Amino acid sequence: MCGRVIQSSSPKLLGLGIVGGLADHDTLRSNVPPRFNAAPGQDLWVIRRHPTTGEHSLDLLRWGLIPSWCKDRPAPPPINARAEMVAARPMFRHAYAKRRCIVPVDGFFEWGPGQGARTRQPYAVAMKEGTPFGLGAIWENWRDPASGEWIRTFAVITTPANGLIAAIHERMPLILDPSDYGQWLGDEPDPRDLLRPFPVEPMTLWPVSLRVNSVKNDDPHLAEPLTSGSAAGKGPDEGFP
DNA sequence: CCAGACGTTGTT
DNA sequence: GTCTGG
DNA sequence: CCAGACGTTGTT
DNA sequence: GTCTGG
Repeated sequence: MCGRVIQSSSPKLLGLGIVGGLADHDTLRSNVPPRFNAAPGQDLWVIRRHPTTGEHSLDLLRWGLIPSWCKDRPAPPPINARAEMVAARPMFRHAYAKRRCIVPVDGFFEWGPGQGARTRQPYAVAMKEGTPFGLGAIWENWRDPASGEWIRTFAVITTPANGLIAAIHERMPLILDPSDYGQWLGDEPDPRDLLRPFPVEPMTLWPVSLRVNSVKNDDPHLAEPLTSGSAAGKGPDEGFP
């Protein structure tokens, strides 16, 4: 599954590096700090395509999907939607048909078994080259009856784990091939060809400190292995550029 | 018909 | 155990 | 996803 | 909104 992500690159790189043709509006310059350990319930950068103009936009949406028909805020809202079911479930299918989006990330975290019987060990997952990549997601617009405020939310689609991640976990987020970004954001109502695990070869994974367990500790050290050369001397990071 | 759920994950 | 907050 | 709280009363 | 269970 996917319950924590890294968005440490600049919004401009996250947007333009992932998909071209972004609308050059204020969100690209807004002063949002990098996120090294972003959690559900928080506002993250999401790329969407305007249905009529075709312009791409990069905006902050809240992680945790609230369907528009919800009377009250669900607790907790779904943060993931299974690729095998997203086109069929009443809760997801309209968003899947009409409101697909991309979450641009530098990496994400998965938890595997730890040393103790009931312990878990976090791992960071990223591209070997350290480049940002895009997660397939769906989004919704919801009006909070308490405040009258419109809230935009999203959920990350999950697939079975590929060979790399299967060693620690059964599921992984849907990672889109860059050549498929256009189709994913486009008008094709059911791009189910894209709902498959990403190939192992460009990816890498390494155990990280338990510091990652605390979302308050959203510190740059967690991203150091993503920067070329900085993994030296970090022990289990051997093999990472 | 109305009422109530609508999701995923991990763990036991 | 279960819910909330990040 | 994990971490941390989980409560009431009366008084300012 | 739409589906399921009673």
